Amino acid sequence: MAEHKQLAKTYEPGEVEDRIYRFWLDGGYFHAEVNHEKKPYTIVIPPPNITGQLHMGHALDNTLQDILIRWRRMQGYEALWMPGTDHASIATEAKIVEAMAKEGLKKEDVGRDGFLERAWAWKDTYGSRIIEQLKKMGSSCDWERERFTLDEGCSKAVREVFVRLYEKGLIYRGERIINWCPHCHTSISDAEVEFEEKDAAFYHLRYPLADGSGYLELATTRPETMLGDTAVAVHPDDERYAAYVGKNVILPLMDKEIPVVADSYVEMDFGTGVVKITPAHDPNDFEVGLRHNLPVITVTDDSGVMNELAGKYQGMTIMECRKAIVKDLEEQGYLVKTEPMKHNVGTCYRCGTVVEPRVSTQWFVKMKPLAGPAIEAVKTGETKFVPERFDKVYYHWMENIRDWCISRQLWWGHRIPAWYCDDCGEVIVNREDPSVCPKCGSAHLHQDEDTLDTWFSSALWPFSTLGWPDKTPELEYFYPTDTLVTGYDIIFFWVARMIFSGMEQMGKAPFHTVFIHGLVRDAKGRKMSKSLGNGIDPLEVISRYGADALRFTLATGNSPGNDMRFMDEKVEASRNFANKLWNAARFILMNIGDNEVAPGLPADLALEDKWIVSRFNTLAKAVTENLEKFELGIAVQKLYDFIWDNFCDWYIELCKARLQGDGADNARRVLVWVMGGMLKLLHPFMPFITEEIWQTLPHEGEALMVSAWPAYDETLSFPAEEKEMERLMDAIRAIRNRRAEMNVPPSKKAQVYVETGFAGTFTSGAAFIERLASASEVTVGDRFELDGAVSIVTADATIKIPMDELVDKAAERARLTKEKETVQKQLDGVLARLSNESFTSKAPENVVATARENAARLKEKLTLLEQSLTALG
RNA sequence: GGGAGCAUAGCUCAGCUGGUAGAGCACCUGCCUUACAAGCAGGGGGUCACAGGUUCGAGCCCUGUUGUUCCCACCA
Repeated sequence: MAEHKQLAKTYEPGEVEDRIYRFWLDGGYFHAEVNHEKKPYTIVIPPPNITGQLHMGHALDNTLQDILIRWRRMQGYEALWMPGTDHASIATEAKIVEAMAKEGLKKEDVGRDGFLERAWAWKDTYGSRIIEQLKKMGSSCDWERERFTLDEGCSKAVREVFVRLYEKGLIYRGERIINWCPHCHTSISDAEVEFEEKDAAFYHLRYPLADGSGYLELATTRPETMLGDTAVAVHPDDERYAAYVGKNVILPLMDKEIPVVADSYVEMDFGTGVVKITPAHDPNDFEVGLRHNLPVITVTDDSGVMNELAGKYQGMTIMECRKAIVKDLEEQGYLVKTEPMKHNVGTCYRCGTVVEPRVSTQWFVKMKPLAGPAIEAVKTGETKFVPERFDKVYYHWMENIRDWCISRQLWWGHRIPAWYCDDCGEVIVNREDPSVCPKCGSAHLHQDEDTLDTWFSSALWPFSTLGWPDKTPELEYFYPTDTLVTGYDIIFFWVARMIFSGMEQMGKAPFHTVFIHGLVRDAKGRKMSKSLGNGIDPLEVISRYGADALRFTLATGNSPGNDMRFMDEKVEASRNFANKLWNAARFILMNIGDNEVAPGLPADLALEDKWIVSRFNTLAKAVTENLEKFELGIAVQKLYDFIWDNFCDWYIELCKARLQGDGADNARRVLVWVMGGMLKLLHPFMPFITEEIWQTLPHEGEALMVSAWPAYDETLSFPAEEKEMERLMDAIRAIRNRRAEMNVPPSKKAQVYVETGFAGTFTSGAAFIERLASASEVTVGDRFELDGAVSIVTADATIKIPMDELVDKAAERARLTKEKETVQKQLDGVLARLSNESFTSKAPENVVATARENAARLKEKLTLLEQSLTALG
C-alpha cells in the first residue's frame, strides 16, 4: 500500500524542478541508443553560441523541440535530441578581443597561439553556461552525446568536406570583391550583410572631357571612392552620350585620364545616365571592370582608412575623406549639386558597422552545382517546410545564390586546410598536414592564415554530430533526422546550408521537416534587443512562475511561422493553470486517503464516468493529430479546455457526492485514470509538474516521461452517454443562469420540477441538479401545475421552480416573450435554409441532417416556451 | 523593384480541409460551495479592415483597395 504524501496548497515550481530534473537524469531517460527494435526519432539542436545567454528565442525554440521529442519518446520512438554548442567564430573572437582590450592587449600582442589559448579558456568558462540554462527549461537532450562545432569529430568532418569540395572543384580561391567589415577586420558572406535604409546625399559631379570639349555630369552617393575610379560608364544605347564613348575624361582632384566605356549595366533614366566606375569598391563596378579590363585601385585599408593611393587624403576615415573631397570638389567647381536621397547601406550583422565592398583574395564555395540537389530535396518533398510558404523563400534564395565566401580573417575557428609552397607556389589541400611540397619537394610550406566561416561547420551538424565521416551505427540509424526546429531568421544562414551539405555529402537531405517558428517580441510587439534593453530573461520568468508556466506560455498561441508577443499576463495565466492542475491532484489525493486504488477503469462506469472517459478519448486523438501536424498551439488549447472545464469544473464536481458514499471506489479509480491520461498528454508541454503529480498519485511504471502516450480506444467511446450527460449539464447551466439573473444566493435552495421526455436521465441525474444547481429536491414528471413558478426551458426539458416571493409575473412574462422571439428567429433562419431546395440538394447529408435536428429542437423549445407563457396566465 | 505575413470582442491572440464566431486578460453581478480567491457561478461586448466575386452557404476560397510588419534585390 503506497503511502501518498500530502501536496502543498499551491504549486511551488522552484522546489520541484531541480529535483525532478535530477531524477530524470539519474534514470537515464534522455539517453538514446541505436535500437533496431524501435523506430528512431531525431532532432538536432540548433547549437547555441558559446558566448550566448539564454534568451526568449532559445526558450521558444527549445520548448518546441522538447515538446516534440518528449511526445515521440512516449509514443515509443527511440527519441534522440542531439545537443551541442557552436564556437561562433566571429562573435566569440569579438568578445575575446573586447576582453583583451580591457587589459590593454591586442590580438597581435599575444599571437595566434596565445589568442587561441584564451579562446579555449573562454569556451571552458562560458560554454557550459547556456547548457545549464537549457536544462532549467526542462530540455530532455541526450547530454551524453553533447558536441561542439570545434571538437575533434566536427573538425574532422569539416576538413573532410573541405578537401572533398576542393577536389571536386567546388571550393576555389580567388581574388573577388567581397564584403569587408572594417570593425571585425574580416570578410563576411552575402548572408551576413544586413541592409538598412539610411538618409544619404546624392552628389552630382562633373568630370571634364580630356579633349576640352566639355564635361560629363554623373551622380554618386560615395564621392570618396572617386579616388579609385578607373572609368566612367554610359549605356550603349544612350544617344546622349554615344559620341563620348571611347574618349577620356579627367578624374578631378587626381588629375588623371580615365576612359568612357559603354556598358548595359547603366540605367539610362536614373541619375544622369553616367556612372563613375570604381572596381575596387563596388560589386557592380567590379563586374564592369572585368568586362572592360579596367585596373582595380583600392584606396582604403582594412580598417576603413584611406591608404597611400588616396594621396593627400591618406589617413582619413572614409567619412572624413568624403567631407574633404566634397569640399574640394565644390571649391574647384566640380560639384554641381547635392540632393538628399534614401539609400540602402550594407552593415555587418554582428557589429552593425557599415560594410565596405573590397577586392581581396578569399576562398569560395561554388554554389550552383550544390544548389540544384538542394532545391530538388524540397521540390520532391524529401524535406518539407512547416508552414509551407517558407519553401518559396528558400527556392528564391537557392535559385539566385552566389558563391559563398567562406574564408575569414579570424583566428578562432577551423583553420583552412591549405598550404602554400614558398618555393614553387603550389597550393596543397589535404586531409593530412603536408610536410613537403608534392610538386617540388620543398619543405618550405606555410598554412593559410584564415579560418572558415562559422556556418561552414554548422552546415554539417546533422551528420558530423552522428560521427561522420566515419560510418558509425548512429549515423546509419539516426540519419536523416526527423525535424529541425528553428526561426525563420536563420533559414539562409543555416537551414539552406545544411540541406545542400547533406545532399552533397550524404546523398540525403538532413531532415524530413523544417518546423519554422517566429520571433518572440516584447509586449509592445517590438523585437527584443540588447540595444533597446527590452529583452525578457527567461530564467527570471522561470524563477517567478516556473519553467512549466514559461513553456506553456510559449506553446500557447504559437502558430507556425508567426511572431508572438510575450506578456507577463500570459505567463500568469499559465501559472494559474498549473496551479489548477495541482489542486485537482490534491483533491484526488485527499479523496484517496488510505484507500487502495486499483489500476485501470472499473467495469461498471456511471454516466458521468462514461462522459469524461469518452471526452478524454476524443481529446487524446485530437491532441495527437494536432501534434502530428505541428499545431502545438491548438493541441495545448484543447488540453487547457479539457482539464479546466471538463475535468475540474464538471467531472470533479459531479464526483463529489459519490465520493462520500458507495460509489467512492469506482469514482477514485476513474479520477486517477483520467488524471493519469491528462498528465501524459500534458507532459510534453509541462514536464515538471506533470511528473511530480504522477509520482505522487498511484501509478505504474518508473516515470511519467517514459510512460506510454494515450492512444485512441474505440471501446472508450460513448457518444450516447455524452449526449445524455450534456442534457443534464444544459439543465444545470440554465437553472444557474436564471438564479443568477434573479440574484438568488446559492445558500437559498429551491424545489425543482422537471417536465421532460427524458425522465430516466433526469431522475438518475437528480443528485447532480441538487448539488450543482442549488436544488433542495428534484421532482421529475410529465407536467406540473404550479402557481407562480419560474419556468426555465431547455431543449429537452421545462424546469419549474416555485419561488413565489421572487416571481415578478410581468418580468417573467417579458423574459419568456423575449426568449421566444430569439428562438423564433433562430428557427426561422434554419427553416429558411431547409426550405431552400438548392441547400437540401447540394449540401452534404450530415449538414442537412444537423439542420433538421436543430429545427426540431427549436420547435420543441418554442412549444415549451409557449406552454410556460400560458401557464403564467 | 519583387515576394510574404498580418488586419477577428477594450487588449493579446486562436479559429485545422468553407456549414450561422472562440479563449485568456480586462469589465459587470453574485459567491470564502469541505481541491484551488492563482478560485467558483453568471453576464455584457464582435457589420471577422474595405469593395466586389465564386458558392445552397465565406472570417476561411478568388480579384481588387487600404493599413501594417517583414524578407529578398547591385539603380550608382
